[in-house]
Amino acid sequence: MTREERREALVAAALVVVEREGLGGASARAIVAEAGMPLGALHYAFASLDHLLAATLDAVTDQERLAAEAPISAGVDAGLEATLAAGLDAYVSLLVARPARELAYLELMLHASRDRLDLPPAPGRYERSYGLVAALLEEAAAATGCTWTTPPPVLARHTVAMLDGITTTWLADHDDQAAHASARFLAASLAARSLKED
Amino acid sequence: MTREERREALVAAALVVVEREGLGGASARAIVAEAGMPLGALHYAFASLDHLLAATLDAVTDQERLAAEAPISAGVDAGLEATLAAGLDAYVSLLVARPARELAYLELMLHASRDRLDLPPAPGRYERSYGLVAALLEEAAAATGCTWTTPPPVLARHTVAMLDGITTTWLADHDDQAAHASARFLAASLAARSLKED
DNA sequence: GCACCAGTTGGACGAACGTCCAAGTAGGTG
DNA sequence: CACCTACTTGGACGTTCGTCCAACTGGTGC
Repeated sequence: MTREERREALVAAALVVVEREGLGGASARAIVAEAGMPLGALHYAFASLDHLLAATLDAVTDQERLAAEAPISAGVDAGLEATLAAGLDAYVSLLVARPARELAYLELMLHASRDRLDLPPAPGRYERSYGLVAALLEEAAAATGCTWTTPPPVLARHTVAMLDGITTTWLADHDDQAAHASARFLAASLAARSLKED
Repeated sequence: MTREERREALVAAALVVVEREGLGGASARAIVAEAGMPLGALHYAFASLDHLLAATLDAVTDQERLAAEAPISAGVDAGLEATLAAGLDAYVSLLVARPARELAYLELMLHASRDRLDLPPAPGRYERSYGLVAALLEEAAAATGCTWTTPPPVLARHTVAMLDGITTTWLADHDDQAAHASARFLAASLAARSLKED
């Protein structure tokens, strides 16, 4: 097993542990046990536990929880707002069905953000999310014959923010209906920044 | 010193520690040291460390980080959207100036939410935030001669969600301008749910 | 077949953790 | 003054933590 394979396996195991037991339970021993590795393997693949957790955050950011939005399957007949609402609703449904994963993501993200509170911005980290969502927004507009009056990258950041907020809020109150309502509010607010082409 | 005073002092100390060192650094010893108390005082006032952290979350929810929105000082001449934007921008400015406090709040909230992942909703916890924001929305509408076309409590939850998301997103990318842009996006989206009275 | 080396392992180590409790203290009562 | 109650304390306990390292493994080159 190469070192890179070992790193990937540890990252996958770390994500499972954080999802199941929370960041507080993500100890070196718990993670290597999940990966079926001896304890020493961690410091052979990573300099420290914190390095592993940072790599785990990068991995989960990459594989993109927002990929759930991907199915922009509705066509021209549905309209832009309905198309957006369907995608955003899909994310909420995923959140309700598997909240531990979103919780794990947020825990990892907040943990990493503490180390850089006084540091300059690190644009690279969320850039990929914004780009992916921006592409989805453009795709949805194209599929419904609309154009954006605000640049998609700007709208993408608003979208990511609102989805994060929908997540934390649902985690606090477990109100499924309200979360879906917030998703539709976002869909309508985004659609207000578009024009129907003729 | 009564037990209640002791509890309050410990809660205040816990918040300071979480803000300074993060949830991971909020150990029993660190908190009692911050409070200037002996170690045993914690289990005299609280059943466990987790009970103290839960009480800390309740306290910070109560004292309401959203109180920063309070200054709805703009008048009729400014219009509803501008009034909302001013209040929301004030929150973003507070976030940028003192991110550790918002980070502490989110860490405490996520920590508490993990224990109730499989539990039924706990409406009480965020209810107060929603109510407070709803009152602010009504106040802003009244001050600018507008009426809401969507019930303020519903809009309030969307607002709290978006503010949470603006917070997590800024913590990830430290993009001040983008955070303010999201605040203005929210202000415009809310204002779209209002009518100017005549 | 022997030496060697990169890779791998599990136990050892000191520190820090949450919790508990026996001893100590202060203040009011007989 | 003696006593008792209620409160307060700091140390002790067993566990778990992250990290490190000496021993072990299987391979390859001589």
